[in-house]
Amino acid sequence: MAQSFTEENYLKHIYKLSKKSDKGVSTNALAERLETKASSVTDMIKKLATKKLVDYKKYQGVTLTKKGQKIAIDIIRKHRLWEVFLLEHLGFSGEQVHEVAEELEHINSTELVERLDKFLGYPKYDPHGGPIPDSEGVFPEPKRVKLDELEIGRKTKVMGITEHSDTFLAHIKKIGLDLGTEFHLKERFDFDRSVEIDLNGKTIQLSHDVAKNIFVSYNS
Amino acid sequence: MAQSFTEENYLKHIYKLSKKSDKGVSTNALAERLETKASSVTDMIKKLATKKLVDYKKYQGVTLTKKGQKIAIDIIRKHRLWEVFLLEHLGFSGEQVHEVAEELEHINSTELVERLDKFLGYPKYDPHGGPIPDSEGVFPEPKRVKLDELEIGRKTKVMGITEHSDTFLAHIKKIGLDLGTEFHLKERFDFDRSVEIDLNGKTIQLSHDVAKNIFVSYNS
DNA sequence: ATACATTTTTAGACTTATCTAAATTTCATT
DNA sequence: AATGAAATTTAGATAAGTCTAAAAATGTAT
Repeated sequence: MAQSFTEENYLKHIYKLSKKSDKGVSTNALAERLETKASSVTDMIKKLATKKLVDYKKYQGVTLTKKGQKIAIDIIRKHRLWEVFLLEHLGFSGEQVHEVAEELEHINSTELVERLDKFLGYPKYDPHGGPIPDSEGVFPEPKRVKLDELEIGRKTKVMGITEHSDTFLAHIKKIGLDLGTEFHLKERFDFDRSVEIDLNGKTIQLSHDVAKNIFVSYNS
Repeated sequence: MAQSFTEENYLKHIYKLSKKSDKGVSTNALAERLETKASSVTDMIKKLATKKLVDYKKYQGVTLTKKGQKIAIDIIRKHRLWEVFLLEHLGFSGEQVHEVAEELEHINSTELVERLDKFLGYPKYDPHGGPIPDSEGVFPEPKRVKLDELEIGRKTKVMGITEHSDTFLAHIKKIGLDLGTEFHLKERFDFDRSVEIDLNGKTIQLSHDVAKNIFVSYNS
């Protein structure tokens, strides 16, 4: 049973919102996310419920069924694979990527996705650090955290950033924290949660605002 | 003014069908191509006419306006660029390509198309020999040779003749090789350099004296 | 030129996804 | 527990694209 572009978007956003709490996703939250009206959301939820893609009880919010979840994860997989392609191979930068990937994620061809995955070298994370589920819907083990949560003393590597403003990009560029850069975390100061890192022998201070927007990964 | 997926498909097929003759494209022909009903086609044509994308007079068929043609050519550009990508980079083969490209051609992002074009090395032809228009909608110049130098197997088109005697004109007229006629070159016999062509399913022999006086063009 | 067949258009209905406005349910506070 | 506010659902309407069936225009053959 094929889903429409719109249905897929609902499923994807229900999935993402449901990660934020254990309860069902509220109609209003979905409406805001999808930039539509609550009444439209109610209509669509009913439709998805008859298709057994969501569980729904009036006034109680929605949750995805196994079937619905698989579809949602599949869309996330496609989205992130396309992002890797756009950023690493087409040289896209920052903002535009997301918009284009939002469209590409709805192209339905298993063949295409599997070949793209292979072409990209079976990446496990997208350039923002988002984990890419495999074709079974299984996410890779998360051995990555944001720099503001990393254990002191760790040797680590920049895997992505969660802030894409020009000023931020300029800032980390100046510091030298490009994608893939390795460094180690020397200290964290409790009073402002700023951190001190060692990058190729240079000691650098980073504010919490910077640290919280940098994804890093570490081995074992 | 943005077009829907459906509108774009209509424009693309009007473009392709209009290449087959000088007259406007008939409602029935479009309906067959788009696997829909004639009445639906009439409805859509009216809509496209109000958007100034086609010229339409009742019972007279449709033609594209400049605006409509630009959109149609743009879709063909995208389709063929994606085909190059799918075949050359993702290792797709034959049949599946077309189906996937049919979807990808409707992704609307100038940025994406231009970057893809660059990534692919600004190809002028797709793997089937289809010419790829540039971002201005201009098709590459087809290559011209004399028929006695054409590569075996080529699909080609009569572009001119270099002999203008009455007997020669009468001869090619009888064979049916008028200006613009398309055919393909099946074989060339070394002993007398005569050639065998396929013209609308008919197999025809041409002597070297004839072949050397016919200019043909081909893509890629 | 008339009559029949084919093509095209019109009229009215259906589906999907959306909206506004009104009704209903739930929540939070007293 | 009552009540007002917020969230949610219902009812009815709209726009896009499609359909069927019937009407109108065009083309063709004698």
